[in-house]
Amino acid sequence: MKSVVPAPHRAILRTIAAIPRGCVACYGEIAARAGVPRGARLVGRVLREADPALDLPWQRVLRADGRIAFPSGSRAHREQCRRLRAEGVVVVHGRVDLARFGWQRNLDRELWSLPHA
DNA sequence: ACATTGACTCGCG
DNA sequence: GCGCGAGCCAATG
Repeated sequence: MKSVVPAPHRAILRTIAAIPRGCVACYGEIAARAGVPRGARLVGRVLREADPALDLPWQRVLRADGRIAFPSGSRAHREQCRRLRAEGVVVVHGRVDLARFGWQRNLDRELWSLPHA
């Protein structure tokens, strides 16, 4: 029987699992790398429904501006901060400097703004 | 088939 | 910095 899990979903899980320790990646970046252009929201959905037993490095996934996706003050926000710092990532006011800790830093821009001026 | 909802992103004010 | 609107796409009701 064929897998009940769609291919893009699996590709996204693999990509997240591949983010190096001490690095972070934004949702759109992960989607692009997984072969799902404009799939940022899908990445969020996949993470939310992912089986905790997979031990995904979910803390390494941030918004495009380097901020943690969860509302500051929330339980999840604090937990993500804690996990990131535990692996050496500097978090200031719920934010990470992508220029320093970003995984793919630039690929993003090429894929999202096509008209390209 | 239509409307709403999100761990999203971008541009503008 | 913050809020809004628009575009985006799969899941849900």
